[in-house]
Amino acid sequence: MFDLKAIRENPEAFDRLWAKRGLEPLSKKILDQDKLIRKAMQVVQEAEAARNKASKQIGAAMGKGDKEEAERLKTEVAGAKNVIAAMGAQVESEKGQLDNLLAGLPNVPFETVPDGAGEEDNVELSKWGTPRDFDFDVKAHDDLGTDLGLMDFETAAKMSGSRFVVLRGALSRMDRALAAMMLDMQTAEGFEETSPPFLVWPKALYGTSQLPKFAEDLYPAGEDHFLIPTAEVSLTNTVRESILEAETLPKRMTAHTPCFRSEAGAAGRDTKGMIRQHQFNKVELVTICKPEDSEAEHLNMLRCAELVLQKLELPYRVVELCTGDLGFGARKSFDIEVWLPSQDTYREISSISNCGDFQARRMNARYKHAAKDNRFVHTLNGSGLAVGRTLVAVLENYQNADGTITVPKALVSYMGGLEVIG
RNA sequence: GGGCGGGUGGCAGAGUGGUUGAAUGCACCAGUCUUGAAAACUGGCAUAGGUGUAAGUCUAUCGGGGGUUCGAAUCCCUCCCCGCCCGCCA
Repeated sequence: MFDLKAIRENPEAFDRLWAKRGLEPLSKKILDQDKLIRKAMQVVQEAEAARNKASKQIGAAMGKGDKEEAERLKTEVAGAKNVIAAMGAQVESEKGQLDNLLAGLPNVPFETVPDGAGEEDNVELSKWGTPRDFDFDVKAHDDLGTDLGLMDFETAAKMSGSRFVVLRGALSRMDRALAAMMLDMQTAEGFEETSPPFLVWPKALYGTSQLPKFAEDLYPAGEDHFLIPTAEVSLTNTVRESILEAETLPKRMTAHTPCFRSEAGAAGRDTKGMIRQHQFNKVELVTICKPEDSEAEHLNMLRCAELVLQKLELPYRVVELCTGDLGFGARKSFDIEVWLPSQDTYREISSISNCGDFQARRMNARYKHAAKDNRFVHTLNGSGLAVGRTLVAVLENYQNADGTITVPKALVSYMGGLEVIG
């Protein structure tokens, strides 16, 4: 959500930044609507003031036993009430329209975010590690897993359909091992391990801005809840509707949860293998901080996510997302892409975003900046990392000619000492 | 899932239809006193929004939403949350 005052003071800046996302100029429309609302509100409030005043006088008149005067005042109030009802309804309707418009608008990117239409225009910031030279034909992770008998898409399809998998034995263990290692690393970096709900109300999803615009990407659960598409929703909403003490910031949280996504818009993409599933595990990082700290925290989260890939010795690169690839709630995002030999390319394994006060406004999450000065916090989220995709990367990068998988050194202790799978 | 009892300012806790945005206590801030501190005393102390250069003023808010009424923290409906009892259950 946006600060109408800020738009009022600087409409050109908002229009320019929305334009970076390919949106029409909207400030005028927003401000005209706002003006309309405030004007109508003034009329309502004046009528309300008249009603309140007359009502008090009625009380006084009744006290004195002056029934005539009371009756006269009642007719006065009736007139005011007509105005309140009529104009009030108009205000509600105009406000609703403005809210709908604003709720559907993406966050404004930082000025520095590179312009671009899509993924291909993202800007590479750094590279780490060197893709390994294979002296045999590399297999894709799903072939490796299927051949080992430890990754079973057919069985999953029988009970749940496509985009699900059954992992068995050492691969199931590896999924747990990776998550455990990530949690150990992130908690060592000061992120508090958290076990949040996996089912949330719509208002929580509204707060982190998956709703109202992206309902079709979500799985409803029962009458009132949705399955979380990412732990970002649960972790970020831990501070909703609250005023935090400044000294409790920054709050850094991490959680290992399943994530559920309908992948409605992804028909035909990554249909094979574990890259894009309806359900996957992820270790999430969320930071709640003061506005002046958010850029530093953003870099810190990037560093923490990178550490996992370095520890696993998986080659990766970091890109900054261009305006065309930037998520709805983000002002600036880094993606970490891991090397996948079977695809001969880097694929996203983590996305780390600074949302500024966008989500905080939608959640009403503030902190005490000074006495009588409560300000919105900044929220950031990122994967640290996507467990399923990390498993994919380990399988592909650590595969051997005979189809076995060498367990990364860092993971051996988490795998109960197992050094080779298969 | 059923029944009963609750939800009031940072906290505790009054208030059951008429100057109650809300008593009182604690906490907090400022001042007086004091060498300093404590105590005592005095004053201040919610949020959001409209309007105004400002002082100010107006509106809304006593879990959320809706209703009754000239007037609602107080009455009604509904949802949420907390507590207790019963049922069910990993």
